[in-house]
Order: sequence, then structure tokens, then C-alpha cells
Amino acid sequence: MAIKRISQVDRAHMEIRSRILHGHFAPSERLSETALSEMLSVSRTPLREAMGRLVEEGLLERGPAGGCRVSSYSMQDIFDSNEIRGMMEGLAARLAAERGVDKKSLQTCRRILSRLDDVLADLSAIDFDAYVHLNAAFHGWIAAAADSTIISREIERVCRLPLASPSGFLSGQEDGPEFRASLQIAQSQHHAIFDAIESGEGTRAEAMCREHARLARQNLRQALSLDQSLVNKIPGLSLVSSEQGLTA
Amino acid sequence: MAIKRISQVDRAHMEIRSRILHGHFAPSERLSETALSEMLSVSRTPLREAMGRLVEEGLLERGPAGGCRVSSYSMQDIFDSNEIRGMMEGLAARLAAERGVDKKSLQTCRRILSRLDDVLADLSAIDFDAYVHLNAAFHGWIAAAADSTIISREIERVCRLPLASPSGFLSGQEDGPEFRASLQIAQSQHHAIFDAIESGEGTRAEAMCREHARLARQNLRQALSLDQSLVNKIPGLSLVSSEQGLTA
DNA sequence: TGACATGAAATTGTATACAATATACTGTGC
DNA sequence: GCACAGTATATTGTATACAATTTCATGTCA
Repeated sequence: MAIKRISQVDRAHMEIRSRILHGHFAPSERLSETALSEMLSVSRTPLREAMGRLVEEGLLERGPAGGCRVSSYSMQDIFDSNEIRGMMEGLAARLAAERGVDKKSLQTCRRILSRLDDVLADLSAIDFDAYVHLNAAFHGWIAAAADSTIISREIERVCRLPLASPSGFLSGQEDGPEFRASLQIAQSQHHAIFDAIESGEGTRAEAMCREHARLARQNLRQALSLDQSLVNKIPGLSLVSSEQGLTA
Repeated sequence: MAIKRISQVDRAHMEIRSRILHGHFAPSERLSETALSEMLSVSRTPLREAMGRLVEEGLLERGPAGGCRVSSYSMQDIFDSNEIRGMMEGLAARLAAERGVDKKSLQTCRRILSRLDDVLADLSAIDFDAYVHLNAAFHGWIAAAADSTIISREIERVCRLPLASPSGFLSGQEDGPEFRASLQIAQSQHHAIFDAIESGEGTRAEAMCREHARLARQNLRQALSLDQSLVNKIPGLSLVSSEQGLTA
């Protein structure tokens, strides 16, 4: 019944997106429409629409003479993207606190947090997929908590920026004791954010969201300093033009 | 030399955008591709790309069974859009203050502010076009001051949301002593923002940007309470589904 | 040898034709 | 008279064909 016939546009969009993020195309590489078209077995019409969406997302850039190149990002860009996400989630959290959230929604979030507590109960045996899933659910809840179509849509947009998603840095670094410990810090921040929203403490909710986004940055920096090969494991990191991987 | 051959896509995009913002299409009205196609004398291929961009901008919405409707906004949405802009400009201003801005750029901004001072020197004889132009220049300067591609691009995006642009509310309300007075308040905020950035006071710069965006909201509310016919004068306001025009 | 012009190939922008799906209408049966 | 089904129509999704650029290579002239 709920069979959503997947359109060629969506297929091409996701496929190209995935290939870019996984480094199958190098930054600044020019993508030929005809080549992509036969590579994906799609005609150029839906392909061009898919590419248009990728341009909007910032993964592709239109050249002055037409045509598209793969975007190149600096480490600074990655950090800025995260900063934007932190700001936007902070806005949503503050407005949620100021405007109030209904009991049912609060209960939903409590359940998410409780399940996250369970997942993190034993640091030596974390169900990583479950964590990513629940973490995404919590951040989705924040985006929706302000009850504003515009804000949730813009947050969704921001999260599509390379490496700005709440779970963006998580793939591939399951191991490492510092990382596991940081998950607990993150969870304590989750609780603080929820508590602030529930208590109507808008300023605190906003500040905690920003700090929470900073944790992602810190994780990335630390992970890279330990293991440069993560570039090939974390989707999107291949887009980063390697100036200095660690500074800033 | 710099003749940028305007593409059919851009032409259709701007034309439809203008018609939507000026209320030639009603909110929730479904736009037929073939109808638009012959209305604009463009084939469906570039037309569809133009419509795709409008969907990204939030002016159109895709229906579940394909096709596009004109988006409908609530007064709350307008306020939220402005809040987002204030946040984003605040982020840019804070980062500019924290990271520092070079002397040449500061000088550019001083000149803009000085010319704004001149325009506002005699409140009874304001060159309104000049004000809009210079106001846009100042806000553009803020967006660029953080020296971040991502941030300036996202600010540009946010400003394309209906009525989120810094000059969004200005058209059509040239008259009114309260409004003219508010321009002076706005200018004093401009100076404060610049001073904060120049002095490296990031928190102050951010807070002032947010408050500055609030002034736009206040202006809109006051203007509407005085003269409901503004709905037809301010581009984009026709998209607002009239629940309560003044509350929230 | 290098710079420039010329032409060929490739690539993008646009139009149209076709296919698949959703919508609206009309007629029939109850 | 109303509900439902079947068909007709309209609309969107996709493919292909064509036109207009741009890009690259080759050759000529200084």
C-alpha cells in the first residue's frame, strides 16, 4: 500500500550523493552528464534534476560555463557547518523551551533518552547501530520540538551539509576508549538539553545545544589525530581539501 | 564582455518567483506545468528545473502525487524565518569578531555606515532607494565578514525565504513617522554591531544582530496594525494565510 | 618556437515526443 | 438518488533529438 515508487530522479540523486560522499569522485572533478547518464542508466533529464538538487545541497558547484564540479571543502568549512547546526538546534531548543512542549512529546523524548541510557549502560558492549539510530531520533525530536515547519525544514537542510549531521562523524570510529567516553558526555548533554526545555530554560537549552555540537567537532579532531586513515571511513571526509587536518 | 546570457531556467525562475511573491498565484494553488510553460513561452524542461529551485526555496511544495502547489505561510512562519536570519547573521558577526576582520574590510563597512548616516540625516527627506541599497550592503558585509563560504551561502539562502530578507518589509511603507524613527534605531544598531565586531566583542555582536532582526518583526507588526492594505504592497505577504495578522 | 586562429569534437541547454500515472467524468446497477 | 466502476482526459515523469556553446587540438604564420 505504502509502496512509494522510487523515481529516477531520487535514485540518481541518492546514488551520486553516495558516490561523492564515499570519495568515488575527487573534489573539483568535473562530472559529465552523458558519462553519469550511462553510468547510472538514466536519461539526462532526471539526471540533471538530481544534479540540480546536489548543487542546492552544496555537494556540487556549477561552473561559469555550465557543467558541474564536485565541491571542495576545507576543515574550516566542516567546522562552520557544525557550528551552524549547533546554532539551529539551539534555536529550536530555545523556542521549544520558551513556547512550551506538550506532555505527549516530552514523554516521547524521555523514552528515547531512556533507551540511549540503556545502550550506553555497558561501555564495553555498545550496540552501535542502535546508538546512531536513537541519537538521530533525539536530534530529530529537537528539530521538531519548536513546532515550526520552517525551522525543522532548515535544520534538515543543514544536516545534509557534508559532515554536519549529528551522526556524521560516527561511522568508522566505533573503537577507541576516548570515543566511547565521549558518548557518555554527549548523553549527559542530551539530558541537560531535555531538562532545560522541559523547565522552560531557553537560554540554557540553546547553550547546551551549541556545546553539544562542539563535541562533534572535538571528536573529529581527536579521531583524525589518532588515525588519519579515517578519511576513507567517514563519508564526506574525502571532500576535504587537505590543508592541515588538525588545526583550526 | 561580461554579457551573461540569461538562461531560460533563470528567466522562468525569476518570473515565477516574482508572480508568486506579488500574489498572482494564490497559496495552495496548484501550478500546472503545461499552463505555466505556455504562459512563459518556455518548454517544460527548463520550467521544471526552475520549479525545482522554487521548491528548494520553499515557495513551492511538491504534492504527494507529483505536481506543485504554492506554499502557504503562517505569520508564525514569517517570524521564525526572521529569527533564523537573526541567528545566522549573529553567528557571522560573532565569528567575525572572534576571528578578526582585516582593516580594509572594516574600512569598507565604515563607508557604508557613513553613507547610511547621511541618508538618515534628514528624516523628512529620506532617499528610500538609497537606504534599501545601503542596508542590503551592510547586511551583505556581515554575511561576508566571517570569511566563511558556507556561512555566507547559508545566509543568502535564508534571505530568500519569504519576508526574511533584511529589506523584506521595507517596500510600501515609506511613510509613517514611527517607521522613519525605527530606521534611526536600526542605524544605531548597525553602528553597535560594527563596533562590537571591530572590538572583538563576539557575544555583543551576536546579541545585537538578533535584536536587530527583531526590529524587522516589530516593524511588520506595527505596520500591519496601522494599515492592513500593506498585504498587497509588501511582496510575499500575500502568501500568508490570514489567521490572525497581528498576534504571536 | 610560440601565439593565435580555425575547425572538429564534446558537452551542455532546450525542445519535443512518448509513457506512466493520477484525476475527472459519465454511465450503469442497486 | 447514490455509489461504484470503467473509461477518457489531463498531467506529470522520462527519454531522445536537436541547437548552441564551449573546449580541445591542430595547423599556420610571425
